[in-house]
Amino acid sequence: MQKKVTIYDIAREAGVSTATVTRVVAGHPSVKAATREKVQRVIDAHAYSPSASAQHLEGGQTRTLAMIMPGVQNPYFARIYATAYAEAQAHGYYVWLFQIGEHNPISGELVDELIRRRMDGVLFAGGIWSTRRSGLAEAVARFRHHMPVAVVCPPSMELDCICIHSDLVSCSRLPVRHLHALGHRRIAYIGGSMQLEDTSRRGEGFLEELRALGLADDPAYHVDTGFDAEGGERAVLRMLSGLPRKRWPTAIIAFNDQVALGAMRQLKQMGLRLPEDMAIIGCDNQFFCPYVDPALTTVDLHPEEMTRSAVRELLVAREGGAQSLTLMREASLIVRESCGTALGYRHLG
Amino acid sequence: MQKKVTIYDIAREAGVSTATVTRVVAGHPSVKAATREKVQRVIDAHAYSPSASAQHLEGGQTRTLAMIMPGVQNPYFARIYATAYAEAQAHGYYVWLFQIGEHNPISGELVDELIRRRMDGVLFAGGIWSTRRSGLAEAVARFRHHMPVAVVCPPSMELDCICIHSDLVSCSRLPVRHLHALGHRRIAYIGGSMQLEDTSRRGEGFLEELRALGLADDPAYHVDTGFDAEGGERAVLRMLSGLPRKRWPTAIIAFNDQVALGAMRQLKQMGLRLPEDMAIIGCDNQFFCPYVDPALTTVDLHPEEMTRSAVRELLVAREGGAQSLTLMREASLIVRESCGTALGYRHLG
DNA sequence: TTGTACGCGTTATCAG
DNA sequence: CTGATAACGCGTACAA
Repeated sequence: MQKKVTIYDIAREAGVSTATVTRVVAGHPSVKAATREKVQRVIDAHAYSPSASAQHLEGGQTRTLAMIMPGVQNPYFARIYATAYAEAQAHGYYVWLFQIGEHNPISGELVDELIRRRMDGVLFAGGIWSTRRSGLAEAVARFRHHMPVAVVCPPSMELDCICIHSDLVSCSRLPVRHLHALGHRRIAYIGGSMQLEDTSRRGEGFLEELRALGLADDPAYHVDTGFDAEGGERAVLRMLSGLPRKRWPTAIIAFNDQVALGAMRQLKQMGLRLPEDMAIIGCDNQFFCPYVDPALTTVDLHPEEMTRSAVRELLVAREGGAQSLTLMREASLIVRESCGTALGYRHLG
Repeated sequence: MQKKVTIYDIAREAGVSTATVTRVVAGHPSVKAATREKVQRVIDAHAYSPSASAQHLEGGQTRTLAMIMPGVQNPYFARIYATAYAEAQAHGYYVWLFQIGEHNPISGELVDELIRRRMDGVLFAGGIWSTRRSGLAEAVARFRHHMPVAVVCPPSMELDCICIHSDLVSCSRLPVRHLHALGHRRIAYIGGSMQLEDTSRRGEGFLEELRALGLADDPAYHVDTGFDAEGGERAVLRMLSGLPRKRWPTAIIAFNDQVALGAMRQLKQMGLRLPEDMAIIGCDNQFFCPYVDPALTTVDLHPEEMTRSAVRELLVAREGGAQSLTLMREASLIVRESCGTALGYRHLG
């Protein structure tokens, strides 16, 4: 590691002014070939590279978008990040990712830091459980003073920024209707968090849909045990062990595919056959869905599309476009094998 | 979005000097309470926040580590990134992630950019297939001129930096020995890339281990079809359809867990029972391993530990510690159900 | 306790 | 074609 070499060092050693060094670095045409070559040689010899901080100070942009999300270990968010990264790059921007975990509030320190670092925009991504996390609205308000803000999440609370929502109505309706059409009448919903203080919108939508179809919304059919595979295992164990066999649901809708994965394992361990004894539907259309046994029917929220829209709107907003707007993307049902492949009515006990 | 407000604006409006504003922002004690309050009010009113670029210019560090990797969509790398992020944060640093895809060379532009942005260190993470990617050695050399570099990867080529390697001997030996002990004699290796121009070290280690045990290393037992689940499906299809049934292997070692996932699906689709008709071992101990059917036996390279070491060594190097060293972490076999649960010899056809 | 003045590394403007 | 020089926003000696 060398000591810092500045444009002055280069200029002095090459016997030119700093202005000429800048011209050479920038590839400005009005430099005599001989001078250019001489300067370039000194630059190469010292591996000189201008400082982005100094350049930025002088009036440039950072060409950087900040992305705030729970974490990239969740494959759903990994897809969102990767999409944002690619889309931003296509426009000449970088994305800087900040992970805040699933339950922490957005710290004021992080907000400070991103403002200090003069990000060109902020993109927040969250699931149902995190859009109401404490501090979001305040953080958006503070950011908005300095840069445009976009949010990719389910509709949950009013946010004065670019909002790209997934449509929770179709997200709830699609799997319930699918199961109903296949003849299921006792449908359970597991995973997520239905606690009173943070009632899950997706859970609500699910209940509404059940009622609309005249089905029972037995509280015993709702178990909220979180967002991962282990939570899925616990949910099935807790739900079925508390119910006489004849009251068992015939189908389960899981909060997401990881929860479904855990549920399937537990169901098999209890000797149930899938999908004959229990149908199951996940959410997010993760890469492993086609590869589990049986292949998992799931809901796709189209996070990639939503993310691309968010990045684009953010960049448009930078150039004076709308700072505040709302877009909503419908969900799709991806039918595989976990509810039975036959699309007809089945005979259920 | 307001116009940029600088320390001068605050100073003027508060009727003090810029030095006093700095003192207030920094929480310096020697400021009269009345003055502090007056200045703070103006700061709040304008949502003033000092520019990190200007601060950095004045002599500070960026407190930022760059991380370069194929991409976070691969859950193996997502774990590495999340670990680095947490470890860096614990030391007061941020990590900025740069994705370069699985097959692209490291572009000189990216190297330029990170040097320009004055990162405090660079952490490169890659798999076997990417450590020899064109440009790595050159990139390391260029970075090393300006900042310390650490690499988390399998041992592959000599790199003059902080190298945290996984031990490929144990990575190959563990699964082969395990299968051999269970009585398997025809063992296949699928996935990855064994092409001549980029011979996979893990593939080599596997072959060496076979020979050491006096087993056949039939070329028909090696199919390189990439790194994802779909590649695993193709590998099984191609391998088994080209072989008479009695020459089929009795066990498969997959390049990674995703490949194993695809292989399992294809095997089931062909009517084979797992693990009775075919044993299978993956690699990386991904979150889904316990949840597939049968639960997947796999190899853990301990990427979290390696990453933590890399971050720590990077920070030590910044303070004058060793710029170049090599550490190697042994792998572990995680036994689950995909090779049969009984740990005894089996009778194989 | 507060203010002045300079340096940090770069680019842009204007003059030559 | 090239060179001086003034910003850019901030921290920090040093002086008051």
